[in-house]
Amino acid sequence: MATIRDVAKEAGVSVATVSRVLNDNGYVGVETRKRVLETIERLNYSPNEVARSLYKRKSRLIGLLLPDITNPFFPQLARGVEDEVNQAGFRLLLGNSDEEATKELDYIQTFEQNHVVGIISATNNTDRENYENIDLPVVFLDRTSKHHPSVFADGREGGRLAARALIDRGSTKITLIKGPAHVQPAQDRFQGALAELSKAAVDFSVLGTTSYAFEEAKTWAEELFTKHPETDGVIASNDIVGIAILHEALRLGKSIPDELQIIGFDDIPLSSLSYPSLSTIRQPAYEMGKEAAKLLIRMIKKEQEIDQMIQLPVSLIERNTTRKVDKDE
Amino acid sequence: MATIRDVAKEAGVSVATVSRVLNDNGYVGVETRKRVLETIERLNYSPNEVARSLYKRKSRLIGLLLPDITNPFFPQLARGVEDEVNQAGFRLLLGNSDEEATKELDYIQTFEQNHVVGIISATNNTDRENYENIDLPVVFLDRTSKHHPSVFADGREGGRLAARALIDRGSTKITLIKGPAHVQPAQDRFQGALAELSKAAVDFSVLGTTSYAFEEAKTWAEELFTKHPETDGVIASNDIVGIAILHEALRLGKSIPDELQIIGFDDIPLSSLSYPSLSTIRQPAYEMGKEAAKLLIRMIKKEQEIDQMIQLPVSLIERNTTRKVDKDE
DNA sequence: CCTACTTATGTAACCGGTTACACATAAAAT
DNA sequence: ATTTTATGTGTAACCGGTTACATAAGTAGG
Repeated sequence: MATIRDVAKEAGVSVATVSRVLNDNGYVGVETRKRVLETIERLNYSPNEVARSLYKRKSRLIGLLLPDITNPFFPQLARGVEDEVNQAGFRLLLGNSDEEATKELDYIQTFEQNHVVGIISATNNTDRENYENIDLPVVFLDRTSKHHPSVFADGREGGRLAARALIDRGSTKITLIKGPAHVQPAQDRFQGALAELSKAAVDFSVLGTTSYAFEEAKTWAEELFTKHPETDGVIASNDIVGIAILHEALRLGKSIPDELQIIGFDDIPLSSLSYPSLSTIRQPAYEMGKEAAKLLIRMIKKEQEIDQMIQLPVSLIERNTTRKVDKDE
Repeated sequence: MATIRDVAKEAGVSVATVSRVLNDNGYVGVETRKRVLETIERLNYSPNEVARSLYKRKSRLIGLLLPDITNPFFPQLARGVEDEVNQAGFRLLLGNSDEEATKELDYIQTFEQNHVVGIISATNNTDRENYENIDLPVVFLDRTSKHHPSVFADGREGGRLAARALIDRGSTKITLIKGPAHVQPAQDRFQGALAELSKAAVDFSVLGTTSYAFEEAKTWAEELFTKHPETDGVIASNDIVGIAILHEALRLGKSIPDELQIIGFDDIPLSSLSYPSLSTIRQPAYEMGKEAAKLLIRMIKKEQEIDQMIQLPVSLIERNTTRKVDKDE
C-alpha cells in the first residue's frame, strides 16, 4: 500500500504538497497539482484514514447503537441514518445493545476509542451515566433525553389515535397491550391510548408484556384471548405483536375486522402484507433516521443552535383490520 | 482524554511499561503493575485504538457489506456476524451496497482506509475486480466466489425441496417465481426447483421478477394471478414474495392451501406470523452469519488451512400454506 | 528601488500508541 | 568466581498522515 511519502518521492515534491493537493487547501501550483494527481492515480494511492484520524483526533466514523437490528423497525431507522451520513462522507460503526447496559457501555467505549465524531443511540436508559461524560455530539433516536437532542415520533398522539380509531369504529371492549416498561416510546403510546380510552364510554383492560421478540409475541397473543376472550378491539404495542394477535385471532376463527378490530404500531414493511392487512399507527422510521443524522451532522459542524427535540408526526394507516367508517359521521 | 504518557508520568514509569501492562506482554514487576493499573483506573484511561491501529497497521474492525439491511433476511445474517466477531473483540463497520457497484467500491475503500482486518460481503458480482486486489481476508456470505471462501446455504437443494413439497402435496399446475437474475442464490433455488419440476409429471410456468422489494412484490403477486389464474401451487423466490402472493390469493378469495399451495424461501421471522402461516425453505441465516464470522476470524488468525466453502443445509418448514401429507406414502 | 503581500514549496514536529534495543540487576549455571 | 540467563525498565524510532513555520520568488504599491 502506497503512502503519501511514496507519492511525494515519485512526484518529486514534499509530503506537504501532496497533502495540500489531497485536501485542496493551501497553495499548489497548477503544474505541480497535475503531476501529483497523476502520480496518485498511477500508484493507486488512497490516504490512510487511521493516520489522519490520529492527528486530527477525529475520524469520519459515526457510532450507531441500536437495541436489536433483528427487530424490523430498526433496519429502517438504520437505513435512514446511513443514507444521510454517507452523503456527508461519514461511515457507520454499528452496535446492537440488546438493551444490556454492559454491551451498551462497551460499544460507547469502542466508539470513543475509535474517535467517532458523533453517536446516534436508540437505547433506553438515556440518562444513565453512560452518556454523561461523553464530550461527543450524541443524538437519541426513537427515545428522548433531558440532556441530549432527540428525534422521536409522537407516541402519545399515536396512542390516542389508535384508541380513537377503535372507539370511532365501534369497539366497546378494548384490550390495550402495554409494551415493555423500560421502553420509553412503548410507554408513551400506552399513556396516550390509556388517556383516550379513559375519556371514552368503553370498557377496556390492559395486558402487560415484557418484550418485543417474535417468539414471545405469540405467547401474548394466546394469553390475550385466554384472559379476554370477549374483547372486540386490540391496541397492540407494535406491529409484530399486532400481527401475532391477528394470526391467533384467525386461528380461533374470529372474523376480522367484524368481530375484532386490531391496530398496530410502527408500520413496518410487512404490515401491509398481512391478511387482512394491518391497520396501524405509522412512525416515519426512515425519516426519523435521516433527521437524527442531519441533526448530528449539524452538531458536528457546530452550526448555530440546534433544535434540542425533533418530534415527528405519526399517522393512522387505515387498512383492513379496522372497519371502514363513514366520512361524515 | 488521558494518554499513555499521562499514565506513565502519574505512575512514575515509562510509556513502555504502561504498554506492557496494558497488553500483558514483556516483563513487569508485580508492584509496578499494581501501581500502573491503579493509575489507569484513577485517570479513567482507555487506550486510543486509532494510534494503536496506525502502528500495528491493523484495527479491530471488520467490514460488513450487505445489499440492504431493510430486507428482513439480512439483519439475521448481520446479527450472527456481529455476535461472533464481538466475542473475538472485533467491531463492525457496516455498509449497504444496494447492489450498486459504486457504493460497493466506496465501502471497500473505506474498509481499507480504516485498516479493517477482514471483510464479509453479501454482495453480488463477487468476482468483480473489486475484490481482486484486496490483500485482506474476505469471506462471501450468502454468495459464492471462486476466489474467496464463502458461506452459503444449499440453494439448489432448497429449490428441489420446495418443488418436491408442492408436487408431493398434489399441486399440478405450478408457477415458479424466478428471482432477480443477478442474485446468485435466487438463481440456485430457481435451477433446483426447475430441475425437480422438469422431472415430475406436472405442468409449470415461470414468472420472472427483478427485485425483492416490498412494493414490487405486490405487483408480481397481481401479475401472477392475471397471467396464471389457474395455478394451484406457487414456489416463491423468497418469503416476502411468498407472503405477498398469499395476501393477493386471499384477497381473490382463494382457499389456502386447498386451492392453492404456496412455499416461500428464507424463513424470515414474520413467516410464521402470516395467516395461514407460510410454509417455507429455511436458510439458517443467523448461523450462516456466525459461520462466516468464524471463518473470517480463523483466516485473520492464520490458523491452518481454511475451508474454502461452507455450505449449510436448508430444510423444509412445513406450515399451513401447504397441505398435510401422510407420513407413510 | 524598497516594502508588503501573494503564491509555491519544503522541513520537521506532532497525534498516541507499540516495540526494538539498550541497560541494569539478580539468580542460575559452569 | 565468572559467565549465562531471566527479569525489569527506559529511550527513542516508528506507523502515515497534517500543519505550523521557514524560505523564496514574483508582483503590486508607494
